[in-house]
Amino acid sequence: MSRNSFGDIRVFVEVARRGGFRAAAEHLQQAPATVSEAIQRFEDQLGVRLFERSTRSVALTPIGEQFYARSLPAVSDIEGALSALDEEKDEVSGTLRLSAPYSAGPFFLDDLLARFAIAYPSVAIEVIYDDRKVDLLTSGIDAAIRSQTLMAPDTHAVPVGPELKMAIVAARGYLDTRGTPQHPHDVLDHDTICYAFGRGDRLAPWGFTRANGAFVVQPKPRLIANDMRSLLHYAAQGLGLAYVYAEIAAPYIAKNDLVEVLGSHLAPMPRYSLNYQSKRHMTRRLRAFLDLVKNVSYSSGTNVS
Amino acid sequence: MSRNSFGDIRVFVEVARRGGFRAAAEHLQQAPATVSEAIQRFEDQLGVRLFERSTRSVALTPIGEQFYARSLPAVSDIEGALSALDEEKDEVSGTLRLSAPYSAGPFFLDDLLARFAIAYPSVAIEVIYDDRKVDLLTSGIDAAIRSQTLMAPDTHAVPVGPELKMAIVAARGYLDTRGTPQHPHDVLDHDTICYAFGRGDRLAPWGFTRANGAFVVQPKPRLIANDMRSLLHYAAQGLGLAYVYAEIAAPYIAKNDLVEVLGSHLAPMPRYSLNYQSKRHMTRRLRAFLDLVKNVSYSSGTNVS
DNA sequence: ACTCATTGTTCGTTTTTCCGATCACTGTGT
DNA sequence: ACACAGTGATCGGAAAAACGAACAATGAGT
Repeated sequence: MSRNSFGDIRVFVEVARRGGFRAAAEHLQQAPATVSEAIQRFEDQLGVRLFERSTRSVALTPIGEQFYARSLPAVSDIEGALSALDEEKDEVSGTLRLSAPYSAGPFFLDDLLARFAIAYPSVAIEVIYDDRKVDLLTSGIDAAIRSQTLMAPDTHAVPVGPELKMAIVAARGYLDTRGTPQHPHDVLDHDTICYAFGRGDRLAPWGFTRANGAFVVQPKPRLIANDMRSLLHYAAQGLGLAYVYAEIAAPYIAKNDLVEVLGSHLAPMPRYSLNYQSKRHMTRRLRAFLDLVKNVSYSSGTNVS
Repeated sequence: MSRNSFGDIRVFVEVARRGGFRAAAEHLQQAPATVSEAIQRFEDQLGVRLFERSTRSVALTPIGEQFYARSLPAVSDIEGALSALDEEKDEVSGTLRLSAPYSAGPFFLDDLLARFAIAYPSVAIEVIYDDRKVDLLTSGIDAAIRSQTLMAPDTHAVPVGPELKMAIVAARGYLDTRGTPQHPHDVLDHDTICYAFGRGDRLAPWGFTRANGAFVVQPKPRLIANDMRSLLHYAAQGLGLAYVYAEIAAPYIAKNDLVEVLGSHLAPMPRYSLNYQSKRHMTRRLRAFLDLVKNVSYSSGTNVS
């Protein structure tokens, strides 16, 4: 296929539709010479005459008639798709206002909002990082991300953010020396390697589950880092227990470089809730964001560094 | 709309379909840089991001998903139309062999065959000008144009060539001097202005009709020309009776520059018959020619010069 | 018959697109 | 942790397309 068959087909259809080169050129906002030359190149490349023409008129050949009949609906559909795109683009604009906990940003929300911003260049985004309760009715906030679903009138929630399994791992040598923890609180008696958010001012708590619910334990760490691969490295060197994403620990475990402990006691990282009011007339930007949230797939092994 | 939106849509659909720029480029037989730059220009022009991409992967944005869903069927249809065109072009080939009377060529057949040749560049055309009876079964002729329908087994006929009304006209002054002819044979007693085919070696007979059929009269002309407008000019100068197409005489009659005589006696120019055998497996080229013949409209005021 | 407005076409110049080579980045495999 | 294969992007030069101006031809109107 030549450089621009699709463009040529559009020109062809317009000439056939309007019965002349100059009328088509006007509609296409091109020079008449451009249309004439484009059709000539197209016919040469196809090895077929689509139009017969004299110095004052133009008509489709029989084969041109057939091609026109097949092309016109498709060209019309593409024109419709372009119009719909234009309408969609124009209507998704304004400012999207979100409230979210501090931890959500580096965890997944920054990436999510970057994707939304790319997809909808006409939308401005405001994120207020705040852990307090928010009243969606009066606050001017479009949606609030929290660890829990908000219980408020007309408020709906959808899960947002990745779901991650966690693991506690240690080197075999370390366990031989210090013993294997049997219960969650045992970790307090061990050297621990913890993940630190940002510049180390906030530590990730270790989440566990038991019959009557979930709870967290916050060990005093021997080592911290804001990159889970570093945590794995330290653990493999026998420096303690590390609380990390199960997915990135898996290769080490498979190689017996690390051993998982307390596996059945660990709670998966809970997904956040995106809480919003289900108004009759929801803004296009909020609806677009909800669509993105519902359909997004988080890349496996999300990097929270 | 930009210079090449349709071409860009085709590129866009291919990238989405194949999940990457390089794979799409390979299919489109373009350079990866070409695809990358085309998508960037397209997104800039639309004011919309269709893809999000990192240095190693690419995915549709939500708005890109919608646009893709709408565009893909249309792009597929256009690809199908192009394929069908290619097949049609390739299958209409070989040699079309016609037999026709001498008079048909300059009258309409030359123009008709020129249009067919333009529409189907891969078909060779052989015309044998011959007035004799032809046997379509044994002669190797695809179709025979004759004044009459051939009565032969499995032979069909369709009308071909324009249908034209004729008129005999003269200046009022001429008629005042020489009298108005009352019967067709009276024209033999008049100065006549006749149409000559080609270089004047063949004259057009004057056709009449009466109760028991049609007949022709061939006057000895005082003036001849191979352009009917010349014939009209001479008649208007009072030089005799002219036998011409009614359509081009009409303006002169309307202005009383010329007067029509023997109007009710004139036979319309009969349409020719295109005779062909209705075989089970008709060649594509013959079928294409029949399609052209059936659908062609002859330009009004056909110039037989 | 003649004039004129309008058509499609041509061609030299300008503008835009395509491409090869290279780069920066990333995910996979070891 | 590191090397490497493969990705999308960049950029200067080459190639192709678009255009303005002018031309030849034609049909309508007088």
